[in-house]
Formats: sequence, structure tokens, C-alpha cells
Amino acid sequence: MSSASGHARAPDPAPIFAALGDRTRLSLLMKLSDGQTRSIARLSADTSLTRQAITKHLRVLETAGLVEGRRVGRESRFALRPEPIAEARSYLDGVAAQWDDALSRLRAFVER
Amino acid sequence: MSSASGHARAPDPAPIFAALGDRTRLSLLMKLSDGQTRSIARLSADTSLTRQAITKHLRVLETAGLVEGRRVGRESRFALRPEPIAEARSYLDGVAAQWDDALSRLRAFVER
DNA sequence: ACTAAATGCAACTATATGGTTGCCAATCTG
DNA sequence: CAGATTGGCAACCATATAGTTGCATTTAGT
Repeated sequence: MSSASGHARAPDPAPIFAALGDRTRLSLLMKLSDGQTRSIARLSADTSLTRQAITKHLRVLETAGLVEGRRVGRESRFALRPEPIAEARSYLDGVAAQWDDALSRLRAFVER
Repeated sequence: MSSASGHARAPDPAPIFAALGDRTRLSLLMKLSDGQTRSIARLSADTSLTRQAITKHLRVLETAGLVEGRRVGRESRFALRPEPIAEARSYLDGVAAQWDDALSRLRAFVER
């Protein structure tokens, strides 16, 4: 069962980073990072952008799995999903670890 | 000295994430994550893309500060720069922390 | 001096992205 | 029911992005 686990192994974190690569989307995530759920109208309230623009950004975030929306009544509420964030974090941790590793090996070599 | 420190306060991690949001660029970073320095020719050796395409990606990474290139002889060597990666990491740490925080507050509330 | 290697620069194409506007549908609320 | 909120859909625009090709330039080797 090397790849058919329940968590759908992340083959490529690039889409997640891509979704994070926009100011507006980052601010949306910030607003949702308190765990609360918010409607599109609410999320587009204090921005200069159109509601539609915000909607598009939310779709992008949703596609990347960073956010999840469900319709409740006439509004659609969005909530943050922490999993992809953890994934991105661990990816960066990996790069940083390799880097540190290389550094310490280099140091060991130099100091011999 | 609130903003003129040596670390060049990060006002917006979005560009860094944007630079990370591409498979090809991530693979370039991986190749460089051992701390070694590599030429463009070397970096475009085992890809299906053109050398020019790789060059462009390297420029993007360089603009985001993730990589640094210097010309040595006839080739230009690129090296990874860990600072922006640390920055991106700490940003994600922040979001995750807020999330966890909200969760524990919620738990405290529910369990009362 | 000549040739091969490694880049840089520019032009060009196709597609994705961010944003807008207009309009229609669903859902509350008085 | 009538009117106001909230959102979805579609068309459209401008710009950015990913990638290509062709050609000129610099540097290394022999």
C-alpha cells in the first residue's frame, strides 16, 4: 500500500504554492485563518475588488484545496482547510533540511 | 530602527510563493538544494525544456531572491538562497499557528 | 586563429490570469 | 407578494507567463 493511502499522496506542491502566490488570496486566507466561516459578500466587503474577482480567487483557493465552500441558504460560506498548508510547510522544511545538511557536511569537510 | 534593520522586513511573501508555484522551478530548487552551484547548461541538461526556458525560470527565481547567479568565465553559476525560503516557512507557520490557536480556543469553549 | 561551448537578447505564439460588467436565479424578510 | 441580498454564469479585456526559435557574443581549448 505504498501509494493508495487515505491521504492522496502529494505528488506536486507547486499548485499549492501557485495558489498562495497572490496578495489577495493570501489576505483571504488570513481572514479565514481564525477557523471561522465567511460568505463571499463578507469576504469582499472591505476590498477594492469586485465580488466577482473575490469569487474567482476563492475558486482558485478551493481548487488548490486551501479552502472549502458550501452553500448554506442564499450565501456560500468558505472555510480554511489546513492540510495543504501543512503540506507546503513540510515541503519547505525538506528543502531547508537538505540545505542545512549540505552546510554541515561542508563545515565538517572544511574543519578537518 | 523599526524598518531599516539588516533583514529587509518582508512586507509581502506572495511573490515568493508565486515563484515557488511552478514544477520546473521547484525542480531547479531541488537540484540546487545541496548547496552546490550549477551552470545553466547543467541545469537544463536532463529536462525536456529548452535552455532558454530554464534561463527564464532562473530569472524568475532570481527576482524572487530564491536563487543567485554570478557569471564565472563563460558560464553563469546559480546557487540557492535560503533566506526567502525561511521567510515563506515562517509565514506558513504563522497561518498554522493562528489556526491551531483558534482550534484550541474552540475546544476550550466546547469543553466548558 | 579557429572551433565548440555556454549565454544573452529579441521576436513571436499560445494560453493563463486578474479583473470588469451585465444579467439572471435563488432566497430572505417585511 | 415585493424588494433587497447573495451568488452564479458568461463575455470580454489587458497583461503576464511559459515556451519556442534564431542569431549574436563571449570564453575556452587546441
